[in-house]
Amino acid sequence: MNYQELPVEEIIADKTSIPDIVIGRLPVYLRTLKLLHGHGQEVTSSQELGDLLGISSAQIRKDLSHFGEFGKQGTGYDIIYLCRQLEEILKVDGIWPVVLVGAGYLGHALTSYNGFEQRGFRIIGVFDNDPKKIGEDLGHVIVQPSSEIAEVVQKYSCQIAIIAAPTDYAQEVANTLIAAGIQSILCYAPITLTVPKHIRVEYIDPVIHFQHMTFYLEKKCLDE
Amino acid sequence: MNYQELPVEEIIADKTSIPDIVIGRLPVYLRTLKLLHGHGQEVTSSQELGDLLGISSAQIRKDLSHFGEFGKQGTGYDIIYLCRQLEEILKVDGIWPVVLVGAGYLGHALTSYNGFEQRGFRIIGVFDNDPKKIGEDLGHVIVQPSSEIAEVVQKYSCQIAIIAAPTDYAQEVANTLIAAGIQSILCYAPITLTVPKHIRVEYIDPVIHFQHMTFYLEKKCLDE
DNA sequence: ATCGCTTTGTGCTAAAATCCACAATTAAAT
DNA sequence: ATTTAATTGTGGATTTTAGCACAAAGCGAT
Repeated sequence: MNYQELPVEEIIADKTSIPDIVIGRLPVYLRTLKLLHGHGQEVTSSQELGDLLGISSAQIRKDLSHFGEFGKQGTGYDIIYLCRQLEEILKVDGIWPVVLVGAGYLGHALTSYNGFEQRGFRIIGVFDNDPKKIGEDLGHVIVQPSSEIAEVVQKYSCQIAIIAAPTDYAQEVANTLIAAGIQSILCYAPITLTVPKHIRVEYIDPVIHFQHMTFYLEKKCLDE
Repeated sequence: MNYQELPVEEIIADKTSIPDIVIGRLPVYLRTLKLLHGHGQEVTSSQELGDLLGISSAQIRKDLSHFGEFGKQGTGYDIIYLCRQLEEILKVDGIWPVVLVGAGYLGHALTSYNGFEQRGFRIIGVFDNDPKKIGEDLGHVIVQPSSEIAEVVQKYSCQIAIIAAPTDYAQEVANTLIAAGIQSILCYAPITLTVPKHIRVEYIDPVIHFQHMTFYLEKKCLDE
């Protein structure tokens, strides 16, 4: 087999052979490269990228080496070329449909955010169970009842969902999404979901970050 | 020195001797313990906790062992007692004041979120530069101009800030916050901030999670 | 009192992640 | 053409993290 002629996704023989922690850094590299590109810069180095990100240049080079040789000795990396390669590796050279469950303040914020599309994602459906919210127009989508999740997920072959529902409903929502065919969930509810092991769940909970920070702070609270 | 008589924070001889990754898991343990407590459960085990979180029981025991012996052989852990201990270790047994910069959709969602207080945090000031937003009443706080950040931070001895401002202003906002005395920043802008090394920054960017997920998905995008 | 089951805390082993350091290569300057 | 400086990709050492497995201890049943 001639690897040179295959697209990046075919070169990666075995996804599981690449550490997940490496995959997790690639989006950060991509984000930073796009920022540099936006500033008009055309070339960068592992050293510069590392300085910007607070990590070692060796780590960046080794991470990239899992996927190919993208740089040029003495010069560094062509930003546009490396962006394209990373986008292909991460499969974000297209637009992925995403469904969102929960049309509260957070759901509104997510729906209004206009930074998704340029990075590969579009919210194509918003669902809620509250009759007061159903029918509400959020710009380019209208809130639908949760009972229609399966239909929309299947219509768009959607694999990604966001849970922005109250904690008490999060597990139930996850079950519904998984039954509908969703493969990956980004969960904003402060709870660890129980899911089959082929389903990937990532979590966003600001309080987890705060509580991590306070360990290192000198204690000075209110109320005491 | 008799360690038995000292509060937890004094027992931890050297914060840097405990891996940061361990500290990062404690808030997740705490969150889960509180969930079990909410269900009326009084005792749990490292096994049960590990199953709920998808990690090994040994890891949980070893993590906790950095701080003391909180369990009882044959029985497990008293949930209330372990919660208290974790809260003390993480210093979230009081309320920390937090300032928020950015009163857009995200800022509104954060301000309206009522899950902060019971986990140790309170947004005591919201700032924005947009004259249209200044003066807006967000329930228990009113949007103030960014020029007042320093005054409020100092008045409350506030050490924690959230940046929910547009990407283009995030670095500038961070500089202002740090100059005002902020020690830890939770940044929602999709950018890596440049800060002095004694300042801790954590990031929340949903797209980073999405792009991490898509690596493992079968590619089926819109538009193609 | 003893047995059988459970669970902790931990010494040690294994695995994973990070980092050093250098040959090879490129580009620019002289 | 040669020198100098920069930068990559990577073998291998080092450091960090996770996991195994077991003695010690607690509890409940008989």
